[in-house]
Amino acid sequence: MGISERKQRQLEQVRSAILAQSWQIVEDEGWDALSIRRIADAIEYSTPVVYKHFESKEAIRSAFSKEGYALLADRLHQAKKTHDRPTDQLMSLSNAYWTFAEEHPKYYQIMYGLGIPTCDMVRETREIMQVSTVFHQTIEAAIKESKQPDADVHLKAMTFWSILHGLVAMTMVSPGDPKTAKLILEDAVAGFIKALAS
Amino acid sequence: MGISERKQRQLEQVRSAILAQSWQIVEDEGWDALSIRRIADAIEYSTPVVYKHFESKEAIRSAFSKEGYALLADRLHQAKKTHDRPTDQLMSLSNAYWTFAEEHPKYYQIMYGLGIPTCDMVRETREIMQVSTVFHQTIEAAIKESKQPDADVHLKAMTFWSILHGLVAMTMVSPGDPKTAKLILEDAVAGFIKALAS
DNA sequence: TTACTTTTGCTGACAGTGTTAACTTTTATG
DNA sequence: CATAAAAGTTAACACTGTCAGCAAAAGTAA
Repeated sequence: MGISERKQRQLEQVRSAILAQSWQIVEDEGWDALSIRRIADAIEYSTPVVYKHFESKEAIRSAFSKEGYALLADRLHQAKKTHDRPTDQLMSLSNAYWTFAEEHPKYYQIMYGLGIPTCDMVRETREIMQVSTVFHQTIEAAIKESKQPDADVHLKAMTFWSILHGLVAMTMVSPGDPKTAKLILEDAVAGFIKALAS
Repeated sequence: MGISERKQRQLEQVRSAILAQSWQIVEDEGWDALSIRRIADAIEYSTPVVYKHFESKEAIRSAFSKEGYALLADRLHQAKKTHDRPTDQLMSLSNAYWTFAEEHPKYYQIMYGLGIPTCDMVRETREIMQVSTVFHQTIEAAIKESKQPDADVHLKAMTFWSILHGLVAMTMVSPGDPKTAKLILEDAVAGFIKALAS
């Protein structure tokens, strides 16, 4: 009796309208400009309708955070494919990471925005894991090929990730020349890879 | 006619009361809990009085950011003194940096909080520079003693800073075991120093 | 078709927020 | 003491997240 299917579809439509309009607001005016009332205005519904789909504003932010991690994971996977040697893959990963942050700063901002209650991040864990796994696997392979195969994978993976994030975050709070920023990134990653391989 | 001096003193008193009470609120309940009305309540004045001393809420945040950078710079200077060899100093600096972030997370959060309009940071530049300078000078000395004295100081200093910040930020958004976090830091910094010295 | 039920959506409110204009009280000076 | 200046207050504007309660529409059963 396809009637409830249609309802389901309409619900989905509203939900994705919320996300679409929210994203427009964020891209145009930044995260601070995003409010439930503005979303409601944009989708031409009243405010409580938004709460039918997202239990809070934080839930909307969380949804975008998940989206961001998924997108980043995808970019990383693609970047990894372009090379076979693990050390080259690491270089490629760092490039993709940087490019992602540069192209989607709004995503990066919620993904790593400080002040997020850590418990709320549980729902995003799946997507974060996808990113984490790419790093772990590549690092693991790199370690196996290196001259010190007993190095701690988790430790090295976190170090790698931290270096990447550190640079992205630094250039976001005090943006200088993007080219020098990328130079710094390459320098840091090269140093890391060298320390890993030798 | 010490009368205007007394007034000046009273003004200063209110100003520091604002800062003191604000800090209490932040330490107790986090940055989100800080509002002009709550500050006014705490200092037992009406809200516009707060605006006599700070032109906006952002100005109060900025003041704490400056304080944070000044405190960090102090800690870094003290840490540097404990060693003579530049490479040892770098290790000491990274330790001090980490300890600062661990002991004063509320400071670190405004200092590096994302989403801050970059123009508002101009007023904090002096204090940021003090931190930046410690890094630059130590790195410069380390480079001079190294086997590649033509390395770019600015680039290496930024790399160093980014590594430190990356790790602090990562453990703040997804806090794991602090001990492993510190291990990661030491691993990363050791790698950096090695790459620099060799 | 009518009566009933469920879903859907809206209005309006509560308790907050940053910020400021206009007013009152206090204080210092001629 | 009157007057001018400084200090401090109230009350408002335009917002915010969130939700209880009500009206309207849609689906179901007789």
